[in-house]
Amino acid sequence: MPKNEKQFVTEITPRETDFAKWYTDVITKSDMVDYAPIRGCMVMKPYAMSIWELIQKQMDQMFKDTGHQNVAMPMLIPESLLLKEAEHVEGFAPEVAWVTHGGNDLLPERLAIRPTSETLFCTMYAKWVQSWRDLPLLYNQWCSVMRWEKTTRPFLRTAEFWWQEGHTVHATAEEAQEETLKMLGVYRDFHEEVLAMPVLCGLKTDSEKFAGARATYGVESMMQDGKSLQAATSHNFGTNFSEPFEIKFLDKDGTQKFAHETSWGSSTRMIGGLIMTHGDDRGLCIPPRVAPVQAVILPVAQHKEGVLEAARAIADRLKAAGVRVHVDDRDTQSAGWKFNEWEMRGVPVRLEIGPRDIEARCVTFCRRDTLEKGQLSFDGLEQSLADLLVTIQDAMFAKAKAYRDARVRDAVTMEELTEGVQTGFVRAMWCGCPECEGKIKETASATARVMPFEQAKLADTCVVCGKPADKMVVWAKAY
RNA sequence: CUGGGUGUAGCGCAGCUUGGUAGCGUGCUUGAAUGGGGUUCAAGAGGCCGGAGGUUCAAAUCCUCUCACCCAGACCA
Repeated sequence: MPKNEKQFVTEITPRETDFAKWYTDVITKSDMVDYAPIRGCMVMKPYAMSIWELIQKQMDQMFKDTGHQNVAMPMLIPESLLLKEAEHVEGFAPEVAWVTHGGNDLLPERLAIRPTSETLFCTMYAKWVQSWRDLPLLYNQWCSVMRWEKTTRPFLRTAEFWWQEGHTVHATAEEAQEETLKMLGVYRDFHEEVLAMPVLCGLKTDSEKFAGARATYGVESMMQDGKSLQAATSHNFGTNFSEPFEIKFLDKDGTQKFAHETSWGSSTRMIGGLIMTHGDDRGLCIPPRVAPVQAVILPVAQHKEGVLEAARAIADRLKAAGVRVHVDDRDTQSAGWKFNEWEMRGVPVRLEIGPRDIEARCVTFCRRDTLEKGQLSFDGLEQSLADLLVTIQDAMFAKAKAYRDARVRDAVTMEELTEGVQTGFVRAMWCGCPECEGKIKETASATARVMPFEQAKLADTCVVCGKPADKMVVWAKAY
C-alpha cells in the first residue's frame, strides 16, 4: 500500500475502532454539516444540501407520478389544535417547542412549532371535504419540523430536521389501506433504486406505532454496525383523526361518514442512512443517482500546455450528456491530495486526464466503490461513463444487500437472539404480547423493528415465553 | 434524565499535579521550487485559555457555580 494509506487512517477513525466516531469524522471532514449555535441543530452545508435536493427532486417526482400534489402549511400550531387527538398529544407533547410571545406581548394561546402537521392538515381537511366527490385528497409538503430531542446526532436525530409529510383523505378504509401500502412501496423503491439501500418492509408492533395511528408500516435498513435505521414510515389512521377533527363527507348513499386518512414521511435522516450504509474508512461513498458530483475531473500536471483545455473539453461533453461533473483545477493542491479529498467526499468516479492520457486519447478512471482503475477512450466517453455510473449504482446496492443478508440470523432462543443483535438483525417468533416485547428490550436492548410481509414459520412458540406464536418479527438495536 | 469525558489559534492537541504575562502540529497568507496517490524550503498573520464569581501581589493552572459539546445507557415519532 502507498504510504498515504497510513496517513489517511489518522484522519478518519476506522469503522472497526469506533463507528460513532467514524460517522462524525466523515460528515464533518467531508464538509457536509456544521453544528449550529442552537442546541441540537445542524447546518446543512452545500454538499449535504445538494444531496438533499437530489433526493427531493427524485422522490417528489415519484409522489407526482402517484397522483400527489404539494402544499405548504404554517409552521405554528395553536395548542388547542394539538390537543384534539389524545394519543397524538401524549406522544409529542414532551418534545414540542413553544412560541409564547408575539413581539413583547404574551400570546393568549401558546403556539407549537410543528413537530408534525397532522393537526393542521386535519383542520383544513375538515373545511375542504364535504362530498364523496371531494375525495381522495392526496397532499404532501416539504418542510422542516422541530422536536426538542434530548440527545441529537447530525442527520439521525436533530431538533430541527427537513422532511416531507404526505397526508391523504379517502372515502373508504380499503382505499386508505391501499394508499398506506402504496406509499410504503414508493419508499422501498426509492431506497433501493435511488439510495442503493436494501430495506425490510412490514408492519410495526403497537409499541412502535405512530402516536394516533391505527397501523404503522416502516422500511428498515441495516447500518454497517449492524444497527437498524427506520428510514421511512407510512401510517393508516383509519378515522382516528377524522373523528375528533370532524372530517365528514356525504357519501353516495346519502349518509354522513367519517373519512379515512393516511400519513407518510421521510427525512434528512436518509442522508445519515446512506452514509452509514455505503461509507468506508476513506470516507463517504455516494450512490451516483444522488451524488452532487458524479464524476470529478482531475487535470494532472495541469501546468503543462493543453491539459486544462483537454479537461474542460471533456467536462463540457459530459455536462452536455447530463452528467454532473466538476473540474478540480485548483493549482494550490497536489494531485495526490485531491485524490484523497474527493474519495473522502464520496464522488463515484474520478477521471484523471494528463499528458499521457491526452496522447493515448483516453482518460484514466477510478471507481470510488471498488477503487478499481482503468481507461476510457475519448470516443464514446459519454456512453461509457453513463454505463459505468449505472454499474456502480447497481454494485453498491448488491454490496449493501450482501452485507445485510449475511447479518440476518434466525433465533429460537433468547440466547441466540441476544447474541444475534450484537452484530445485526434477528428473525424470531413472537406471541404478540407487549410483555415479551418489553423483555427483549430489557435483556437484549433490541426492539421489534418490523413484522415483514414475507413471513416464515421459524418455530411454533414465542422466543420469550414459549407460548404459541404466529408472528415473525425482525429484532435489532436501533438508531 | 443517569454515568463518564472534553472545552486553550480555523482544526487536532500540549501546558494544569507543583499559580509567575501562552506553545506544538496542521491549516491560512506571501514567495520560490515541485507536480500521475495527502510535495519541499523560507518568511508571516492568527488566542479575553467556554462563561461568571471567588482565593491570591499574581490564575489557562486552585475553589464554587454555570453553559456547551462528545460517548454509553435510559427515553423517544
